[in-house]
Amino acid sequence: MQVMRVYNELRRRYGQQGWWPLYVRNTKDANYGIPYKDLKKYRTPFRDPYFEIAVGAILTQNTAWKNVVRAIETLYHAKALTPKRLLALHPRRLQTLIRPAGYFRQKAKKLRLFSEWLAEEHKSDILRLKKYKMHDIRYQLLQRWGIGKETADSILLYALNKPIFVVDEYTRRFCRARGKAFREYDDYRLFFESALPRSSKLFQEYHALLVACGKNQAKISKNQLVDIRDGG
DNA sequence: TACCAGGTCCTCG
DNA sequence: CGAGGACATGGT
Repeated sequence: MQVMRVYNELRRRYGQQGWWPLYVRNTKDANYGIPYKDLKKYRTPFRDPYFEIAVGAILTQNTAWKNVVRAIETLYHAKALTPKRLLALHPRRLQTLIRPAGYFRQKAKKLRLFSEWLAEEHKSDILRLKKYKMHDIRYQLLQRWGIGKETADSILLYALNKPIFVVDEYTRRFCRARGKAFREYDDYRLFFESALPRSSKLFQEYHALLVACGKNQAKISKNQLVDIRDGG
């Protein structure tokens, strides 16, 4: 599997993805295509776009993104998209706000623990993490309850702009379908990282394209089932 | 109506 | 270790 060539095909087929999608008021869907260095324009006392990305990464665990957008929207209107503001919410209130994203008790706890950690260890500013080496940050993130490898790597790649390749279920399926199966998460990750130039922009776009492709494949196979049933 | 969605943690053998 | 289950909502 020629990893860079596959990228070019995906890019041609699905177009620019522009992850990570931020929530933007007055739009029904999340907004895509904001360059990383422009994220700071979206900072307000009630909203930290970098923190918002981490929140989205936690909320989207085994959950359709559409449901996550609803939850982030309510957090946005509650002016709770910073660690301090989120911690100011009563835990039950937080549960209510993120309910549409599913697993709302678990995820409310995850968000609180993560925010408490930022508050206590990093002055409530997720960007303070950047002064550490990438793999030291990764190790620290993985110590948080509720943050596993995919979530940690999503935070590193999209909130902190660090060149680490995010592996999800779509990525595994994509590889398996092409005869590239591994056992460990990190084996998939290293497979991509070692085959590509070490660029966060490239990794961001590649992962987004794999998700776009995976969703599209799921749609296709569903339609085929319908066709078979209708035809037979 | 089941099954799925950009996982993670816990328990048990 | 590794399999199996719990966690929860909304779309199809």
